[in-house]
Amino acid sequence: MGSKSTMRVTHPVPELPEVEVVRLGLAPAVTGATITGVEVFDERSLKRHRAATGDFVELLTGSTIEAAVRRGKFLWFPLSNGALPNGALPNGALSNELLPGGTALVAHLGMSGQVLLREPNAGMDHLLRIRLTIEHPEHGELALHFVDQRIFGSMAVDTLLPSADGQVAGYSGPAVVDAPWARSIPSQVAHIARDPLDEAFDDGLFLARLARTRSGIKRALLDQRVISGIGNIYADEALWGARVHYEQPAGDLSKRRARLLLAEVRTVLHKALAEGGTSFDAQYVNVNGQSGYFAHSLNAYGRQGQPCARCGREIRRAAFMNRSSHFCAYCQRLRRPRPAA
DNA sequence: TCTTAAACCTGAGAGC
DNA sequence: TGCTCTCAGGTTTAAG
Repeated sequence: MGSKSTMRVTHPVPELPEVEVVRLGLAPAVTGATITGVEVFDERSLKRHRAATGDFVELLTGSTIEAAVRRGKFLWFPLSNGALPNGALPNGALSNELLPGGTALVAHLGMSGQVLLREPNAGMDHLLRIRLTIEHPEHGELALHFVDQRIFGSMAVDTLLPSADGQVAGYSGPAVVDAPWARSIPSQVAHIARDPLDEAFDDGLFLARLARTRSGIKRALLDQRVISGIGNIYADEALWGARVHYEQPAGDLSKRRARLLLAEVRTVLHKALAEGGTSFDAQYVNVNGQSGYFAHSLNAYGRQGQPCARCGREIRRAAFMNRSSHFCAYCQRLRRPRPAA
């Protein structure tokens, strides 16, 4: 079994850099486009869509996409001028534009989701779950294919709420921060913390949250209510970079080391973003079906049995939260907290 | 309130 | 060749 697991090709999941690459690829093609057709091939990909909001297909058909927005690993597309089920909205309004916060198409890629831009008459992609046909004023007709092997991802139409801090809710590019939807967030994303690349991310708030957390630091990094956008790969990479053991109680980290770790998180995410995300195979690709290159830059994740790039000792893999942690047992040692002065 | 574990889910690779 | 087993992990929910 051990040899089996080390021989196996791992499948990276979409984390912040991969989702941002998808958002960047989609934004020019979908912004200003009208949804002319919606086909749902697997209802399980609508598991986050609440029936009370209305019928998924009817809510989307005829709507115009205002932008592509991201917070952490969540993507959403604010909508206007929606065609409404039976011509009515819950509050009796005549269009989505008249709803207080409006609505948005929310997408989460889960572990294996992809959003692919296709020609309108392209054939069915393998594992295609949802297909949107859009009409863009400049680019003409296009198709968005939501492909997902394990169906941990989903799409949903959700209502927009004002962001809790009144700031711009997510990243949608530098030029559209004053749009009506900019300070609104889908209700199902509202509990997700800002990601560390977000200008409104509050370092002090994050460090204070870590200081009062008793659980291990990796568990805290993976908790999207504490900091969003980090998954198993980049948690392992940032912890390796900061020389912190994954089970180190978060509250035991010194302020200095916690700041170092946050800086390392940002470094890893920026670098991965610059390299187009992490791909080992076709499980993660951009909207054109192309792979990223960050897998070549990994220092810990997936490198069990190989020498640590820093000290030369063997990278280890350990079971952690129904997944794996990859670390250098020499560089990343569990540290006892300093006794209180 | 905080922490932890379980459930969801399925294609693909390895072993026989 | 074909069957069986194992593996990957983000999010939500329930339980402690």
